Amino acid sequence: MTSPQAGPEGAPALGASRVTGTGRARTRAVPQATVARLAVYLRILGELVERGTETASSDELAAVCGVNSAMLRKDLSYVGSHGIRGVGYEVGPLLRHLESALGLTHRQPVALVGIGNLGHALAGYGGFGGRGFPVTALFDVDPDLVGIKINGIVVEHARDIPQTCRERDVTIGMIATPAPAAQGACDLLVRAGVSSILNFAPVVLQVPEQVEVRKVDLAVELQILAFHVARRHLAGSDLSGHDGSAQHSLRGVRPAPDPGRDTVNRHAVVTS
Amino acid sequence: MTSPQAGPEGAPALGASRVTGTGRARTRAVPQATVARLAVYLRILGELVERGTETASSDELAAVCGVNSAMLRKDLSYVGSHGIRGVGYEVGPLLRHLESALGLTHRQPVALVGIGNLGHALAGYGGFGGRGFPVTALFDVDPDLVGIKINGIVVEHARDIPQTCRERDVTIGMIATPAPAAQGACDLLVRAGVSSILNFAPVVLQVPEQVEVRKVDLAVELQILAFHVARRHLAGSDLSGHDGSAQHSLRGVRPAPDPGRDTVNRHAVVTS
DNA sequence: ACCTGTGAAGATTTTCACAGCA
DNA sequence: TGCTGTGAAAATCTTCACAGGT
Repeated sequence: MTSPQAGPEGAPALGASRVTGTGRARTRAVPQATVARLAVYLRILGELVERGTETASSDELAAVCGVNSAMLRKDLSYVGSHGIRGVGYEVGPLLRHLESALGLTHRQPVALVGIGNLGHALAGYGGFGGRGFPVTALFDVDPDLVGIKINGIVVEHARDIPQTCRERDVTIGMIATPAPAAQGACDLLVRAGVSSILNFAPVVLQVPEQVEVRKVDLAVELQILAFHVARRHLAGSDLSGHDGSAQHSLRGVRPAPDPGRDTVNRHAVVTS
Repeated sequence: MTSPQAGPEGAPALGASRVTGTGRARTRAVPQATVARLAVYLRILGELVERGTETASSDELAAVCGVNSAMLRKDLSYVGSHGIRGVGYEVGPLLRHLESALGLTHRQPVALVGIGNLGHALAGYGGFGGRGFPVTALFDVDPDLVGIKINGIVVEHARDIPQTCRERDVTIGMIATPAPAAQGACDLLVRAGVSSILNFAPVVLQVPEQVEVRKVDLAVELQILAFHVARRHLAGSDLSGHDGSAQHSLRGVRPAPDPGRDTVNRHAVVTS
């Protein structure tokens, strides 16, 4: 599985449409792989807007996003065609169109359970709010943590998850607890009515089917990479010192290398 | 894309085999999606071993891993069949077999570039070493960070990446820098001979084709979940309070709910 | 009787390649 | 002439369903 760049994958469908596969189909099916890529296109478009770029062809966008241009066009076609033949796409309008297609028109309050090592980093990262996902509630069970403030948010006891999440209209939950506590945290979030969960704990969560869970497992990512390392060893040593990327253009944005093989996962937002 | 549980995806092939898709095929192709799932099976098997479980059928394992039993059997068949008809799989031997199939027989020293918010959390997380991925080198460009120690490892200046990584036989690099610095960090890692990179920065990295990059982009994950939330809204309100998971068995390990739709990404290892 | 290993069928996803509009 | 939008072909990945051991 390699698309833009390997990572997690899968995703639901959009608008009144449905995602290919699960559930009864109705309007139009948007492949899950497509939804994941649309999120990537969205970010790239945002960067282009900041750069002042007004239009871009599918070839240019695809190069920057690391995908095949035909795939990018097909992906965009699932949410309606807005390109101009012979010209390309208008960056700004396309950006807004994708935002509404992906349901990013409203802010989605996020709750974070587990304020340990990673949880602290996630809570302290300011990038979520800027992207429409304000971290609105923090939970843990450690008495030393309950009560402290991080970025202005008070850490509450996990037992208050149901009530607090409902009060603050939390729609997305993130679990960064130790593995043994993850299912319990998940159950509480579900009871709070949260239907989308991003799970960082190395556990396969049990949830009712209407709940969507996405998992980020760093150990698994490393193992996949380790497999790659092992495979290269068997293949024979490499040759060059490296750097074979051909500078491309589009106002300084470097194009992506080979499209990929995997299907969905993408980049990270928690930077330094 | 939903398999065990949605997340990033894609992965290379194993042993003398190759991954479906990219490259010239030789021995046998192991689907990238399969490699990602094998890593999950591996973790679950480890848990079962700790529990003292000696054998498990594909149905039991599949339930715990959140996949279809036929898929689990087929996945295992790609690395050689070691099950016992009428009985199931011997947990211990299968675990060891998968470890060698995934190339996890050696430790893979990891280098981390970017000791900011997330980087600190990753550097402080002790779970990597236990899983065979000791964080062996830390880098940043901030004078206030260079020189400090985290878990016994001294943070070095990023300019030393090539030399230090070679000295310590780093095979995997993790990038947790701010987006603008990611490509530079990547170039240095590549120059150091690192062929596998886990990228947390929201950028599509440009790398020579022999380098494998996996991306973890939290913003994209949240957007995918947001899409799910939006879709549910259009569909109609939910009904129950929740918790529809049917307790299953296999010594306390709860089975997984509906298999998924996405294809690759998986769980996280950085817990509280 | 139970459970694995798999060919074959079915679903999805990706890539081709080209008609058609600007 | 350039580039989008897409039907159709190709490639992948999943699920079926059953032959074959134990």
